[in-house]
Amino acid sequence: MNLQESGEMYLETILILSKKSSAVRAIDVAEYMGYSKPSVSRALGLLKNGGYVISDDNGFISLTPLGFETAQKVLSRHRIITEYLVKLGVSPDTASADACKIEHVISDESLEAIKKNL
Amino acid sequence: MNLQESGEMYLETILILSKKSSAVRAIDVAEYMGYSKPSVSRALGLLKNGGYVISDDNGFISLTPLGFETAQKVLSRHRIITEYLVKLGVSPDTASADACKIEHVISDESLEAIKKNL
DNA sequence: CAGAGCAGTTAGTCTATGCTAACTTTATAT
DNA sequence: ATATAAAGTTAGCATAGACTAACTGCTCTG
Repeated sequence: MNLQESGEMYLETILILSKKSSAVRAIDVAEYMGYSKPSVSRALGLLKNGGYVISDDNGFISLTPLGFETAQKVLSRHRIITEYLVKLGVSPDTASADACKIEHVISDESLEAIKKNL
Repeated sequence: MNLQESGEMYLETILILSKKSSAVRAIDVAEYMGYSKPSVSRALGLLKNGGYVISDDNGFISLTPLGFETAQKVLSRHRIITEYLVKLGVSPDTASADACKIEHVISDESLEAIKKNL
């Protein structure tokens, strides 16, 4: 399974929600992302298939080690890019919104360069 | 017509090719972008529809004022982002490749901030 | 002037990813 | 305990944007 940009967004969201509450459900993901339940259901199915996510008998979702690692990487990118843009004078909201897009497409090399200049 | 990321890429390519040779054909765009002829044909059809591109009797493509303005804007973003990443220590190839993605998703606000810090 | 080859188009396929409608299953509350 | 509400799934649709196969049509060469 090849993780797409949308897959990364789902993992990142699950990680964020996991930090807020111990039990994350599909509906929480749907509400947080502003997507419909079926969209989330399908996406989670793919992520389970790919070994990124597991769910227990109560329907609670959690990240596998692979999913966790991936989500952490994406979230870390998000933070670095946001912080950097803010340092350049961009408003936090815009910076975060832009980081949300850039985090999926930027190379490791460029990210490292940004990190060094932070 | 809403211009998507792919539409911007086509316009940017046409602009780049226009600077190299006076007569740009669909096949040139296809070769430059590594896409098939039908893909380009279809995309150009949409861009013609949207008033971004026109073609003459010989099949030569050119940008309308709207298309030109859009392409220039995208290309300018590309250059600013590339230059900035290079300044941060990223290799020119990686910088250009990353800029190619970022140019379509970054906000005007962030771009201005980058420009100021160049 | 006929056939070869190149350019462009048409038709139809595929993948990713969103949606709604409608169903099932689970949980809650009277 | 049963009715209702909430959560999750299934089925099917839409859009964007790539693809191949196959057709058309022009140009150029022998």
